[in-house]
Amino acid sequence: MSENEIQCSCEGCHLKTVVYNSLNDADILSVCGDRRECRYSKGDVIIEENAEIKEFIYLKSGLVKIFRKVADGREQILNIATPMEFVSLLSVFSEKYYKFSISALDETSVCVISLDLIKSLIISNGNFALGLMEKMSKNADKIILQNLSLNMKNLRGRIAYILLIFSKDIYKSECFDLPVSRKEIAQLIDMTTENVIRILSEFRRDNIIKINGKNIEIVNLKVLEQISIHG
Amino acid sequence: MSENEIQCSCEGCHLKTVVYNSLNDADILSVCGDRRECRYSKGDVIIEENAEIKEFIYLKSGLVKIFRKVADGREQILNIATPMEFVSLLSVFSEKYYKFSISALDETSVCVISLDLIKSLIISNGNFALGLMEKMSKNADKIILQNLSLNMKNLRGRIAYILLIFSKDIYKSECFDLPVSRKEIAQLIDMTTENVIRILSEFRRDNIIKINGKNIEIVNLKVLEQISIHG
DNA sequence: CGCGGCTTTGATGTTCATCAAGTAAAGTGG
DNA sequence: CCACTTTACTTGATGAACATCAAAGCCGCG
Repeated sequence: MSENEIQCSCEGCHLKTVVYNSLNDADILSVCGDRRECRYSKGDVIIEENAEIKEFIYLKSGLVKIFRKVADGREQILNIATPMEFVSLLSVFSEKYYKFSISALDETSVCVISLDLIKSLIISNGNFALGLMEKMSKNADKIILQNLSLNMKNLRGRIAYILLIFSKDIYKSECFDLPVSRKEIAQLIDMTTENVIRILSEFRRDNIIKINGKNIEIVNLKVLEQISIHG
Repeated sequence: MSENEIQCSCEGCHLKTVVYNSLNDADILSVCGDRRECRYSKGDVIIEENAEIKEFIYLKSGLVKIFRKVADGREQILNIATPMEFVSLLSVFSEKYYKFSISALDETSVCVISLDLIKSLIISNGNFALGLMEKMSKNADKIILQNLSLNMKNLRGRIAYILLIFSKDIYKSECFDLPVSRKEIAQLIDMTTENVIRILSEFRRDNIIKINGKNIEIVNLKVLEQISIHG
């Protein structure tokens, strides 16, 4: 777990453009004074399940997976979070300990702010509170809807769906490197590793995608979208 | 949609004991003045998908299902909400229109408060904001965890799981009347109506439960819990 | 009374997980 | 740097789990 702290000003930070818009200069200064920035490499654990929730974590850049451990060492991935997301937004205000783990899928830097400071800002600054609630609401909605959507699809539909998320939401390109292994895709969309591979191979055979190791190129977007909807 | 308004004082209301604890007398008075109480009968629609979000809704008593419509008239149920829950807590701060519908599974009464008033309370009263965020966080966590748990279970495990939720969380008794049809159970735990019935019959045959129409009695709790965990 | 929705059971076929076996890639220690 | 081990990837064969189809009884409601 390589964890290097870096000093930087909050001036150009994305944070300001998200919820921190509602903070005045004094508030920003206190956040700025309190916060640390941490960098992680692919594979590093950022948050460990069952650890005490003491801090509020914001994803500045990179990519992370949010997951939980289930029986016999297996893992269930519930979301892949992209920059500008408050990754610890799930249990953070209701629980004492994390219910999920978070680890880096890529070079990732996060901002860490003490939860007490955030709570005092919520109490003293209503607009900040409202902005944060909006974020929480969006975040939860997205995860819940994604889950519901996946549940009603067959395996081909799920693979198509997740490829489209990588393409449209995460990389905004029809050609991208998968940030996860086949096994992790399986853990994310609830199927076996073998079937992930099998169906990717099918899609390649049918000239819907090109595969080169981790690299995926979507050749026939229309068909992929059809499969995503209609299995 | 039978919707009768009733006047009542907020004095003995559950609301106070949940988040409204943090409200002072003046705030309570303004909530009290603004709010309406509505009653619904089994089957009544309380919130319609795609309707504009203008109000904040709190479930005082009864039972409701939160669901969404998918292709060819099918429905997917994402949660059954019990009293003391803010049923509109999902999209309410992030979206302009509801993404889900809510309908009564039983005689139900809800409190309706204008969203603007709630927002102004959030802004003016930090502790209220914090309390509400706690509620939102718990609510989302519960739905997400329930979904993840269901996903990894086989059909027998899912039926056992949902029976235990009815027994422990909702009715707090080992004998209860199902508030939903077999079909709705299927929509809630993602399987077919036929298999819901088949597995309930299996459980009866194995003396794990007794069935009498909608009435269920859990005879062998231990075994049901085992099935819920290990399929 | 009859119609439509809910419930139930059985038979059948499809989808998917599991098992097995092999190749490729990537990390590890001498 | 190379042998060695481990982990990721891939394909095929098999069987189990599950959805679908079909048919019939039941119940409430107009």
